Amino acid sequence: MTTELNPLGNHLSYALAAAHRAVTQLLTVRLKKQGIQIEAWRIMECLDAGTKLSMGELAKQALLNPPALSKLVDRMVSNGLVHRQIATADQRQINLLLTNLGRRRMLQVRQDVEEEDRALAEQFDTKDGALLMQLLSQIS
Amino acid sequence: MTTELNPLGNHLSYALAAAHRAVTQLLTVRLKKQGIQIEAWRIMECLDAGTKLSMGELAKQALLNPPALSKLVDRMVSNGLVHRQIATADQRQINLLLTNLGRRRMLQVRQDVEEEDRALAEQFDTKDGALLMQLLSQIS
DNA sequence: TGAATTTGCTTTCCAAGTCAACTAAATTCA
DNA sequence: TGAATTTAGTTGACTTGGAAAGCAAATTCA
Repeated sequence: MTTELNPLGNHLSYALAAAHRAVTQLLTVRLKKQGIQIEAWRIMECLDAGTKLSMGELAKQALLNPPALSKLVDRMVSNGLVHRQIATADQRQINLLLTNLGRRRMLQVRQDVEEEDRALAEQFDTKDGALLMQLLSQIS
Repeated sequence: MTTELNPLGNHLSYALAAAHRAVTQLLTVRLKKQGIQIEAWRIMECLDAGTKLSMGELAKQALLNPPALSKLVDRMVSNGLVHRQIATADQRQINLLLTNLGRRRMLQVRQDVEEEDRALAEQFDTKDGALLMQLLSQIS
């Protein structure tokens, strides 16, 4: 017998939202102590990976809509974490680059994120973390 | 060999955010045609379930912070979907009630959400949808 | 009892996000 | 070529969300 208190409990989309909210809240609190936003960290990780990314590509990878990315990048520029560079091939495109400060900050923040991710993975039996990840990445 | 293009791909928290974003976007588009917000639908489902809920309980179930709930409820009241009722036992508490219009609108929206949820479940092999849900609800 | 504290919800102020319009560069094709 | 279209990114007006303060009812306990 299933005693379902919350009428939303049957919806996969709700379970996803609830899990996302829980994880995001924890991570947000932790990164706030570093004075940084989750999305800003994502951007910095993407930039650190090497391949030059346009704003459009970056928006997809960092899970932001273009206007939100533009504005967040404005803030990051004024905090000295990144700077814009006009792409040579296509003058409309922007290549975003990490500053030295940005790289240092990213490495600090990465510690926190990985610790949080480890704590999250510990909520699962051995193989289940990987399984969850695999299932999640099947979506859309 | 794993060719990982996106440096964030190893993080469970990122996989969760990406999946959540994809699902939310689809659902948002669909509900926007009905002129309603996902959170408003959640609230209405909770209210329809019978047990009288305080704003605090509702906030938890609908995955909203109290101020966000207060404001959304303001809008829903002015759209005639719900109304506030001061609880008799504790005069500080609010019991939110669905109006008839609210109930009708909820039933319409429910169709859409369930259709969307069905489409989502179809992205998985038979048992995997339930498995994913089970894993997600283990979180926090 | 009644002062002090806690609890439930809302409000205020500000930061951040969305949609749609805009600018400018690149591409298409007549 | 050059006018028309498409693409990349940003901006502006508006809406929404969050943190912290505020208000009022309930509870605690001296």
